[in-house]
Amino acid sequence: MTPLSLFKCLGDETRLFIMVLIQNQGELNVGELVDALQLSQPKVSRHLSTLRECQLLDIRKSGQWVFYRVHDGLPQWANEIVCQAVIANEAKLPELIERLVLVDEPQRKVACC
Amino acid sequence: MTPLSLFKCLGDETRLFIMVLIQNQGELNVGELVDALQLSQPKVSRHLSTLRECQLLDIRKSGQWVFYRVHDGLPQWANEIVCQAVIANEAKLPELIERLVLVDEPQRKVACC
DNA sequence: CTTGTATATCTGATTTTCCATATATATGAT
DNA sequence: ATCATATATATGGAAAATCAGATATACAAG
Repeated sequence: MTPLSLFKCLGDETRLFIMVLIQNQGELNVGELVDALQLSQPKVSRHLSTLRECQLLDIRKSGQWVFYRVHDGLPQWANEIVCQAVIANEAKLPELIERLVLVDEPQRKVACC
Repeated sequence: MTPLSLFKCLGDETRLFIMVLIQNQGELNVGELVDALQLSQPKVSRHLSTLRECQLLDIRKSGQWVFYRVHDGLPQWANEIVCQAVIANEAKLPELIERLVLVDEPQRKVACC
């Protein structure tokens, strides 16, 4: 993961919102993101896999679901930038969260900041 | 300037290096950037104008030169992100600075961080 | 007219999106 | 257990949109 690849990832509206939502919520599965962002499932899935490729996200499989979370081992500068992205998008968060319908998942990681 | 447009700008190698160099040096003109980055003048010029359009950079004209600097009124989150971009690229800075030949400009703004 | 900077046009490459379909896991009936 | 089906997620391939780069040229200041 390089600064350039991080900026490329966040330079797409869909991926930026995905990151903001996940960073804010801790852990979300594909369907939850589809509902919150009101985008097609293949589209969300594609962008999630891009974010995973550049090591911004990591997954945890649980039953029929795949939960995405921010990758543990992010360099500090990357973490800093992702956090600032959340801060800068604070205005748009409520609207997204409003549409969020969480499935029942006892082991869900919760937001940390 | 939105978070998205900032990330789009920094998601291009040329523009990222331009920002890193200018943030580090304070103020540079087009020719200086062309030398340091070893890129064609039209290429550098076009990316500079992109960075100016999204309000990341501002200019000061002095004689035959146009000096670019980081825009004064950057939102705090944007400043934070640009600074992290510099930190994350610290390894590449020396090589770029080495090729930098500054013209004589008494009123040049100097680096601040 | 010379030096420094900006833009226009064309071209090629990369990226995004959509649709259909594939896989994987879970559930229910027999 | 087996088969069929439902739900969740991923992927292949083609069309569409976007973007970057090269060259030539235009503009601006001295």
